[in-house]
Amino acid sequence: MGRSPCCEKAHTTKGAWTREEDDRLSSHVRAHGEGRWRALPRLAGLPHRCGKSCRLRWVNYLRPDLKRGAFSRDEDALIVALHAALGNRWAMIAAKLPGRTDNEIKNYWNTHLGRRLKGMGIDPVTHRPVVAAAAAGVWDGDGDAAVSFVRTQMPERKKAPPRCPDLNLELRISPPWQEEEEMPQRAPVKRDVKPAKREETQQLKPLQGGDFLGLRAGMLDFRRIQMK
DNA sequence: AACATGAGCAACCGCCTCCTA
DNA sequence: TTAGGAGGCGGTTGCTCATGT
Repeated sequence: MGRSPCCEKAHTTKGAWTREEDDRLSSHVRAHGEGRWRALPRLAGLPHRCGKSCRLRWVNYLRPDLKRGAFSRDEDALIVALHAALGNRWAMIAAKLPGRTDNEIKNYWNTHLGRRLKGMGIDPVTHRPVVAAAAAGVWDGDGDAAVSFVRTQMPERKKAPPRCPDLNLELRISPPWQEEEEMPQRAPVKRDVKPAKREETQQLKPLQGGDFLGLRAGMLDFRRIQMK
């Protein structure tokens, strides 16, 4: 089936949004609600913006219920658990984190959590220890009740191929002699003021498996996962 | 001070799915 | 039943800025 282009590319503006564009988009959506994105640019007085671009801007940045700022440890743990169960289905993961967007979570995963798991010797794709540990028998491959719970409660994507058939969230694989450290709270992210990158990086020193997931502190409580 | 490098994130691209006529 | 439109989603890109040399 032929696909018509979303927008007339030659006449669309790309790149960063201006304050004025944001204001127009916000007031339009507030007045008329979400939806009809293709018609929105014309109706909202943004004739040079693509409808998809407007939707993305609203969903990822302008929506009033967005929770901006650093992810909490609870959120970290939940993201990891949901990713283990659902894979890269960011929208479904985002649906379980009020105020967070799929794009935000995806970015956070790619820049923080995935790297942190790697640092712990865990493959961020399969959520399994890297080969050496698995071969050494550290990994038992048993399923995890929490993951099973999430998987059974979430609707299956129709064409999604089966992935990670033997998930396990018991990630406490770090050596027991590691010092426990209190993870410092990240400062809230302010628009226009980027956080100090190195400071951020220093905070990303690998945490212990169970601690990272919040299992030790009982933070990963799947009763709190509100199902639709 | 100037340049190089890398991290973070907003935004784009193109495919997929759903809905409707 | 099916073609086409519209919205949604995940992968990727590229810009900005902090930090290191």
